[in-house]
Amino acid sequence: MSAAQSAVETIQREMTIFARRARASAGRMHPELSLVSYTLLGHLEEEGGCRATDLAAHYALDKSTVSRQVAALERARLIERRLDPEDHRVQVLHLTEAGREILAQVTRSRRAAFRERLAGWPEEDLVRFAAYLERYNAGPGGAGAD
Amino acid sequence: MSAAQSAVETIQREMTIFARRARASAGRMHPELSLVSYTLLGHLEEEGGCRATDLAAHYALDKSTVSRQVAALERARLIERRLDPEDHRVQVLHLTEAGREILAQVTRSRRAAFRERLAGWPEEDLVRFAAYLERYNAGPGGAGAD
DNA sequence: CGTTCTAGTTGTATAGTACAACTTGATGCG
DNA sequence: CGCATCAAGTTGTACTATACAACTAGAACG
Repeated sequence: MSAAQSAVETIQREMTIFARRARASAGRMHPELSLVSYTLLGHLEEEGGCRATDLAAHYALDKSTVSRQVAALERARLIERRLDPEDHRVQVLHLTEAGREILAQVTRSRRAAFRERLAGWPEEDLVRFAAYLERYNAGPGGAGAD
Repeated sequence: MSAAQSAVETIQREMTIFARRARASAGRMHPELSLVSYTLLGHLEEEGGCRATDLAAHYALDKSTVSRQVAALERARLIERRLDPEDHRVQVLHLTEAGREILAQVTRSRRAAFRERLAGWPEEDLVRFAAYLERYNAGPGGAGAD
């Protein structure tokens, strides 16, 4: 087998290991925010508010799933809904102050975990690894993580 | 922010994106084998048979979870249980011929997906990316993917 | 108008998971 | 030996995330 083929196999194996571990540990590290909730909140922060339908499309989730996640986040007072005055079918979702705080806190703790895991890596390797990951995720067929 | 810090943030973000996508697409691409089942079967193949308790410990799953997964895999005739003659509490799990085939088939299809995604990468980059991933996963605190 | 489209909710079902209680077999101690 | 304790697995129960289908409410367009 060529070096390229064997590298692809390693990438497959290691990405699978990572995905499995992430799945296993996601809920336990941040009980206040599941991986999906974290992602949705992060998206709201980036976008400065968006519709549930946008979240569903962007993350390839069913609108009913998003609806329930959003309902939970609203119950927890992390987001609020504002009726779009232009179109009364639409509810624009916004982070609350509490939501922003929780998001920042979870982001900090995740960042710390990654930093610790990457401690001791030479800067040059960090930069290259980051570039490879971006390239991988941006690759053709946007959704295919598997 | 230093280049190193910004690289760590990128790694965090891209790994999170990957984990979310993997989670979303895992079940859909291989209806015959969930990501966990695939992993368990793969472990059985590597080890050439092991106990349910070993699987639970290795993948940080509850023994009841493994018990049900194993039951499903046995119902599907992908694995079989053999009572350990030394200790009648223990059931040693083995792949069946069908299990080996399904595993090989899913592995092939996953490999094809990765190969397609990585098509066009220079061999040198594949090799380096693979090395970074191995280093990341092998890193301190074995479980922390998050 | 009414038909059709869109945003979102709710009913229902499934998978994966954990925890606790239990069963069965092994081990060890007095 | 015989009883207490430990270990492997199973089963009961509950919860979360998810999808699909049916529905409601509002908008758009002829």
